[in-house]
Amino acid sequence: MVNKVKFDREKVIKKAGILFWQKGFSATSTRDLQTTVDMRPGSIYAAFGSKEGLYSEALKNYAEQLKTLLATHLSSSASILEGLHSFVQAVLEDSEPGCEICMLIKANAEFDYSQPLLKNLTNDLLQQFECYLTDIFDTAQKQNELATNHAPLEYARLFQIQFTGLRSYMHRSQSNTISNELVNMMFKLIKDF
Amino acid sequence: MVNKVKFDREKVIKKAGILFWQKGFSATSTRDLQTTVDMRPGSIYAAFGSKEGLYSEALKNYAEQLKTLLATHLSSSASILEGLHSFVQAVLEDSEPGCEICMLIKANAEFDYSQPLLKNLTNDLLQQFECYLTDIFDTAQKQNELATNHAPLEYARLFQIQFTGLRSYMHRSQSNTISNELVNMMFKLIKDF
DNA sequence: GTTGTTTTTGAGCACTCGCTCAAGTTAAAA
DNA sequence: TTTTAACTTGAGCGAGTGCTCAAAAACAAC
Repeated sequence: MVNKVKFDREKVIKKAGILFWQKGFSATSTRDLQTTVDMRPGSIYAAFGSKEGLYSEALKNYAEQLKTLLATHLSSSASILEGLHSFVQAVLEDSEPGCEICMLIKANAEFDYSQPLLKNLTNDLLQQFECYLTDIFDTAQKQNELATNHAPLEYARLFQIQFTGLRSYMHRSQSNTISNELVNMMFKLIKDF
Repeated sequence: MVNKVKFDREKVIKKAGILFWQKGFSATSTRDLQTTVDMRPGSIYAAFGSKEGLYSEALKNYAEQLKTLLATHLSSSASILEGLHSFVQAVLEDSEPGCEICMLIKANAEFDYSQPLLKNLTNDLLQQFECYLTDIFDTAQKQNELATNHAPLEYARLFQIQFTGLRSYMHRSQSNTISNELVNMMFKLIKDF
């Protein structure tokens, strides 16, 4: 190999991802991207093919990071429910301004079938996350942390609906007090489900 | 008055609203709008001032319609909780393709403070809806339909979070069976809250 | 050095964007 | 019928869009 790329691919994806997350796909211009990742159009298009391509990478990276974060909280907690709880709290507390709403949910809201590639990618990633959650609730039941009158998938759905609604709500009214109240409510609902 | 406008203002707002609802604000082009409302740019800009102006009208109209629908279901039901239940069911069943997610929630997700007018409008309308819901749960408590260990505002928040999350979830996996299950879950959660 | 291959650069293309405004059309009033 | 004021039309403006590609720069191998 004669020459190597100068930029750090992962850093570029992350920076672009935050911009896409804040502004959405269609409201983000390629010039916005050029300045935030400090690359000229030619390099971007050589590396990612298109705006859509870069967005895809960013969304996949986001989903991966979210899973990793959840895994970290699970492995450093005494119980699965505690792990989930601290994960939700962490996500809500650490969210940068304009990034309160899950990027996957924002993507799910933004794309219709006029953008099939991004629509399908979003669906796939959300489906994967649901499977991951289902597995988690399955083991929680097997460890007797959770009642078994509902299937793991139903718990996963409740979790997703609450998580989605909660983050959407906190995007509007940012307040740590309300946030903590609502997270506690969420886990009371899950335990009593 | 020498001459009158030829178009039906309300119909135009409604048609434009559906397009905005499906595609979002920034992904909707003025040319899309022109064809769906069958008006030439000059007339649109004379009547609404800007794309933002037309969107504002459409969003206000949407919020108004949602309130009206809820009021209708409340007044034709035996109890408040039944009214809320049939309202949620109706919204989920009657939603046109691409319109599963509440337009207000989509707007809340789309706008940041680089579009202060639309951001503030969205916040105001969501706040108004929350107040409306709070009043409803207040009377539900006074009519002994609901426990009083939580304030009406807390019930309103739970309702919003569930409603938001539920519609987001149904946008992804459209299935009447799952929808009914999740609505029943939602109202079980509210009753047992 | 010089060569050969890869990456980076940025001017700029073809197109679409939100929007304007002069000209044309309409219809109540005179 | 003519006047007059309001409404509608659509060509098209300037700015911004996603993206391309020839030229310049970078660097390992010789």
